[in-house]
Amino acid sequence: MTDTKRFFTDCLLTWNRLHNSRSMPWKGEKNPYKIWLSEIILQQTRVEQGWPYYERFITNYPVVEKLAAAPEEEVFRLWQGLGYYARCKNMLAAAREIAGKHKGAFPNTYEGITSLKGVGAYTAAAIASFAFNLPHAVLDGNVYRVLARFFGIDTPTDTTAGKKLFTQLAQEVLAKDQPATYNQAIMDFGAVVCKPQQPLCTACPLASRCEAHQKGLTDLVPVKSKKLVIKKRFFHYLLLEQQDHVYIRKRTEKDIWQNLHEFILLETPAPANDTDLLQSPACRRLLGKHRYRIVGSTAEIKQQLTHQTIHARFIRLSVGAAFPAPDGFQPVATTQLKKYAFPKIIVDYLQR
DNA sequence: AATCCGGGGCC
DNA sequence: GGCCCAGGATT
Repeated sequence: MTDTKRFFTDCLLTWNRLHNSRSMPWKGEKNPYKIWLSEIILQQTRVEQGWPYYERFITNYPVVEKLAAAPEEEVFRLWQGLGYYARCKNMLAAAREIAGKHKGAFPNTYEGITSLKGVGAYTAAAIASFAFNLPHAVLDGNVYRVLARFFGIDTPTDTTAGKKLFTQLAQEVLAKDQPATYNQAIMDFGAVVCKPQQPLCTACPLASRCEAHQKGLTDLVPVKSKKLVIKKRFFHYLLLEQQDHVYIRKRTEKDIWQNLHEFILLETPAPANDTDLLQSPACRRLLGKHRYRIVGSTAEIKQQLTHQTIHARFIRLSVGAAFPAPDGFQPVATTQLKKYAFPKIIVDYLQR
């Protein structure tokens, strides 16, 4: 370990001891179930956004057996609005694995932990260090940033070479005699001092030997190689209403919002009005020769996702009792809709 | 190795 | 509008 690396580690530990006042419900927690749950919720999610979800999950499922025994629909409903819904599916699978195969005992080795669904290198290191004090360095967005700036590394973080380089460096500067404290410290430091924008360099104990600060490069590192391509999609949701019921289905195809529910979806390559839509072959096929009445329709509602912008409209159609259920759809009483998980754009619509 | 997967907050 | 967030799975 070089002098610079030792300085880096010691500084972070000292900063943590003297100046870190960040508090979170799972901090200092030793229960691996609670640590695991918080880490799954926090993947690509801000602490402030994930916090209330964590509280709700722990209240509803205080032990892993409760989560494992919960109906999938109920768990998805609790997850609703948090995004990246594969996390929810994987979380439930892992809970059932732990409760069943491991009889409720959380795996206590890095290999055992990382074999759980939805648990990758970061989450495994977090659980291993926080719950079992094993010497594995976490590598998340905070750590990438702190390392890239202090050591002046411009290798893109989203490449194989970058991941390898940062993983090695992170493990090297880990305080192996106190991995839990150190891992917590570097992430808190990245969130509080070495922030993405407007880092607090004037109050930073590392600044005197920080490469990026010395060279005025804090805004240029860490480097990412690729830029996002965002495409537009135009969704038209038909609320087919039959008395006090409406038709919904679960999304199962390989696309966004898998395992969430939705109304009848007509997607067009460009914006379309009610008339165009209702005359379209897909819609004529759906409605057949049955009578319907347009109850109302909304203007476009926008939802920004990472890779897509969704432009959605909602059109209410009233049909008679003889109308047959569309393929794959089930009628649900409108009072029962709150039992199903929907994408945010639908939740927003329903709340009006 | 590249791409996909949500929603929210900040500038 | 662009970037980032206690990343991971899939192709």
